[in-house]
Amino acid sequence: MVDMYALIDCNNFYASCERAFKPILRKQPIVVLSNNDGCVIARSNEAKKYIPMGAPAHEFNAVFKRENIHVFSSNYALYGDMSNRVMNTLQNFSPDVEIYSIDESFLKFEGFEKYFDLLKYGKKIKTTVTQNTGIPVSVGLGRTKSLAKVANKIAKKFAEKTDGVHVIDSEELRIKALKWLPVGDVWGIGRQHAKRLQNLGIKTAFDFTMQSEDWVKKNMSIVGLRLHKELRGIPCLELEIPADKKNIATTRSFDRNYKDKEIIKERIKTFAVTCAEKLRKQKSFANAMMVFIHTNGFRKDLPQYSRNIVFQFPFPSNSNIELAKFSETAFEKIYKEGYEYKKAGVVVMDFSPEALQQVNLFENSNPKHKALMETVDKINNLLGTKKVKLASQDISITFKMKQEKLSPRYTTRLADIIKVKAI
DNA sequence: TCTGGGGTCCTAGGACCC
DNA sequence: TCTGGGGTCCTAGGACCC
Repeated sequence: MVDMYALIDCNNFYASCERAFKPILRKQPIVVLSNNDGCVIARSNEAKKYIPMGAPAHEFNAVFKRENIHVFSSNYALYGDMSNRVMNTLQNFSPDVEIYSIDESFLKFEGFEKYFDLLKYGKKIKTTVTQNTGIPVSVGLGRTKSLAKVANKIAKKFAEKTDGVHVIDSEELRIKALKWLPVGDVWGIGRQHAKRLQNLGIKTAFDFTMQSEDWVKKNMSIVGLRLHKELRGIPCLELEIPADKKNIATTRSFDRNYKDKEIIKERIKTFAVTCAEKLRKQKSFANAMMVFIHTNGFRKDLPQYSRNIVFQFPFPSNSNIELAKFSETAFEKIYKEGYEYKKAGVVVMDFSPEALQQVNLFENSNPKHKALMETVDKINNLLGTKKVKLASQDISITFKMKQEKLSPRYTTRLADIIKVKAI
């Protein structure tokens, strides 16, 4: 009995989310922009030939206009909710599901081939997800996660022929697939390795599998070796159980450059508060924090400055108040007058679970904060936005992201729900 | 004027200890 | 002229992912 893995991947996910509630956009070119409407992070198939991935939006305004491309600011409330709907649907097709990213899941099938035609089963998954959510998906199946990834690429690339579903279930199909796939497109082979491999004449995934294990181990570490085996049909990667995060970051580019120390300090403290909220969500306490600020690296005409600082807390904490205070202290140490800052961030790390908090003889997280933070979280959850802030998070300074093309939060905000009229 | 954000794992090398 | 050997822990940096 062999296990099979499936990779289900939403097609052009963010663009498809926007389209799901505006059917008029079907077949129309769509792009979705990053925070601050900075660059393109998702494109519908129709837009791909005009707009490269990561294109700076401001350089492509003329193209958007000329080609009638519909442009959206990113709407993560919508995408997150649509993702949940897709993933919930997938739970019905296997007891073993790994949510791999916002738009991808692995499913494991143990002994299914005895009872199911896997190609038919894959098609059933595809049509059910689309029916339930309006999101089109591609499905790839193989004996390992890496081969499922390869199959998925084929399903997507040759959608007309495969109908969006491809199964690699024989040696013949495996070799055919790997001979087709450029080595740089293999899951786990990035730009650096791809360049080196190509220089050595290793052009396809198949060429890669023909290298000796020793060579691969030596040049690409154990990670490369696992991949090498996986592509030959030997499973090395299991479905992963969701674990608590080990780092939590909140970082942003600003809508423009900022010189004023107080403004940047307020941003940093707000990032620290967001980190504290994320920490409480997974019931962790942080023991250390990294704070960084830097100027705009694209502006070669301006003086550049970039610095970060990592420091240990005197006691573990996930309190808004304490983390804001720590971040301020750190910021004071790295801020330098006279530069124009464009980006900053806070990363918390070195977590301990709430239950295991040690009692420090001298300094501890203020126990009163626990109840206070629970109340803050409750109110903010209820109201949907960050209504309760620290006094130092100056509400008079309005930091709006540039989001000129934001779609409604169709699924997560009552006021934005689509109204269906009975005729 | 305008160029994203958030993660993980692995390795090498230094510090430190016995 | 010689200057052990091994283990562990930590960190920085590199590579990758979406």
